[in-house]
Amino acid sequence: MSVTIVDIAKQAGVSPSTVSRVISGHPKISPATVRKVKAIMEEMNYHPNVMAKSLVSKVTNTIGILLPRPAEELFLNLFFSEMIRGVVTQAARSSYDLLMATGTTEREEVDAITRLVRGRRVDGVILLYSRQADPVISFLKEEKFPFVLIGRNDEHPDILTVDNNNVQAAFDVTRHLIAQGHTRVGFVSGPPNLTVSRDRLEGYKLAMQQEKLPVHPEWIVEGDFLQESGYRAMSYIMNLPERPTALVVMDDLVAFGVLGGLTELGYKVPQDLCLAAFNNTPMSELTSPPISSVDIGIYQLGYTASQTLLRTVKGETVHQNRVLIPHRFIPRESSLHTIHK
Amino acid sequence: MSVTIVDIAKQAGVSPSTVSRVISGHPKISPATVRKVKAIMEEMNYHPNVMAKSLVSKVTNTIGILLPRPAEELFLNLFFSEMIRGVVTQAARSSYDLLMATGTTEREEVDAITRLVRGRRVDGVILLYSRQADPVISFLKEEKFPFVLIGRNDEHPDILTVDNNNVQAAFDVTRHLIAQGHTRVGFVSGPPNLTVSRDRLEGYKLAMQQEKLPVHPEWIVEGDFLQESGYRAMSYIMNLPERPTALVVMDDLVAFGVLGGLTELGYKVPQDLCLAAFNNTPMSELTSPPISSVDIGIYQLGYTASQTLLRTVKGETVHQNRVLIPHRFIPRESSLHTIHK
DNA sequence: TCAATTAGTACAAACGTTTGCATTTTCTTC
DNA sequence: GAAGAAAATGCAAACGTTTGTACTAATTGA
Repeated sequence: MSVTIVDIAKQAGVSPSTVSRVISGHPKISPATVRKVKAIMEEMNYHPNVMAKSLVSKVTNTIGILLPRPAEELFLNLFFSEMIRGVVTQAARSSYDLLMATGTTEREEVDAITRLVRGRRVDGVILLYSRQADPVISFLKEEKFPFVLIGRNDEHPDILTVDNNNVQAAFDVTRHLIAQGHTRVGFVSGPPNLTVSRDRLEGYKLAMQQEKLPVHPEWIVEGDFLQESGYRAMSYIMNLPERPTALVVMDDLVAFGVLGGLTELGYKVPQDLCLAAFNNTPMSELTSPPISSVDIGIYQLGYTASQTLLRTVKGETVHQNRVLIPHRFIPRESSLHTIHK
Repeated sequence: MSVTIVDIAKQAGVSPSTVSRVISGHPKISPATVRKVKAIMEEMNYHPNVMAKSLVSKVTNTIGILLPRPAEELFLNLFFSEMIRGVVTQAARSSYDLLMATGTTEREEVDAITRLVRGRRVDGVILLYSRQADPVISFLKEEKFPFVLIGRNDEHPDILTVDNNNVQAAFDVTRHLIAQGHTRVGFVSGPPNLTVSRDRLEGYKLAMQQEKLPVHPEWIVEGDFLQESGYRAMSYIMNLPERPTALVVMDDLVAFGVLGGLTELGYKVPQDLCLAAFNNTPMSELTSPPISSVDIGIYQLGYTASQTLLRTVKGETVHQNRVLIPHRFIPRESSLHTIHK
């Protein structure tokens, strides 16, 4: 059926091993043989069987990527597509393929990764975001399997990570609002088990403290990465007796939810409430008003993670195990409103 | 290093073949043996080597998915993430993994697919959208390799497809606008080599003709699936001496571009121009005004495609080779404005 | 001219499974 | 209790590569 290396060998009148060496560019095969074998491969339309190759060489030329767990939902956020795009692009550049793993529960996630790793299906793994107490990380570390985490995990300071300085980013955003005269600034956080949520919350608090502004616990609301949570946060915030005049929001899509709710209730942004968010997904400039957001270089995060992973997989030693991708705050209309005392 | 089937066999005092049969649930292995072997597998933390397994069984439990070519851009449209989500979810349900292939040129695309297919890396392939004269389709057909096309291709009426009735959908949208008194309806199309573009254009024309309305060629503008093209289309349309009062747009994101441009120029939607689009991506209800759109069941398309593919891969004969996913027009504010003569 | 190198190639084992067939063990039945 | 059938398991080949080692032929140096 399928043409194999021995078919080529027979046709060319050489041994299979010679053909194999031609393919892998072995130095001491005579130019004449190389030419002949290559011609025949071309002619017979030969393509190596990847499985057989991997079986003996222990290399798969594939990297695994663990999709966000509640795949049902987070996928709706452009954030992850953009990140995956970065990974795909870089991987393709080294002709690595990408294998997606997914699971709906933490258990299933570990199972999926286990299948990939123990089944020797991939050479390395990329984790798209960082939770505290992540069993996947523990597993990969235990197996000594190459992986890169996009994000950071305090329990494992030694692993390879690609991250932003989220504390600084949140600090910047908050200061931007304070600089316009806001003294009551609220914060819509992400799930508290995500490192990124904690970091940003910390940056926010730091900025408030530095400016000697009070941080009211009721101004801090927990959300996730979906629009609805923004809507909910909004209703809660706007019903507070002494409500904030500005809001820092963990993600654009959530800010969207806030914005939609406000518009629905007849509030004006930024006059009635200033809004600044993170991630700068393409939609943040499509709303009216456009939403101020921190560009964290999502694509870059994915791209760099893939690059770092491939380097370690290929045995190059990576000198710094924690790469930081720079962020940049992009002010837009949603946060441009000066408060006068 | 890695524990193999023979390690298990030794430990259990049986032959490797018995272990293999335990794994695959062979009927005539004694319950006692099954129990013992399973216990030892558990204890020794055994996971089968997927490569070795695939090499002999010729089955990979993996399906390939060809990402949209100008991956750089189309990925920015939530459309594809949503579709992939459908595919992933269904595939995971049958514990199939997903391998992503991509290429920046048509040539690279064919190469990528060839690698997957000839290298026996996947059991089947899903193509996310349909172009005319697609060499990938020709290749897969020639190889008699299982694949499912999301969309339709007139040159290959016999292949497995999952599609919408796009002619009907465009017909519905156009009629919706006409019903509100519009007589000058324009159309922002997609790339003309995509079947979906042609179908929708046809449906639009059909509706116009049925209502005895003129179809002015200058009211038909070509775009792609990105926001910018909407912006461009808008500038062109609004500068026409006799411009349309309503616009049917191939995709939400493009309609976004139109909307943004209009707002920028001080036009009001729907008063100055009515807008209706396709695909009903989550963002269509986030704009102001929200955009009327046809829900084509993107997730369903992906899910069903995966399901269909897995059926054929497993040898079940699929009785209908062309599955249609129902669509539903969702009117929103952007198209709700009645014209009085 | 002959030994010593070197260049080029072939042999065969290995990778970790699956599976058709042979073999052994256990169970029926008379 | 023996013969035959049925159930359970083992043997060995095969899948398509890679790679260490051995071999042959050509080249070199004295």
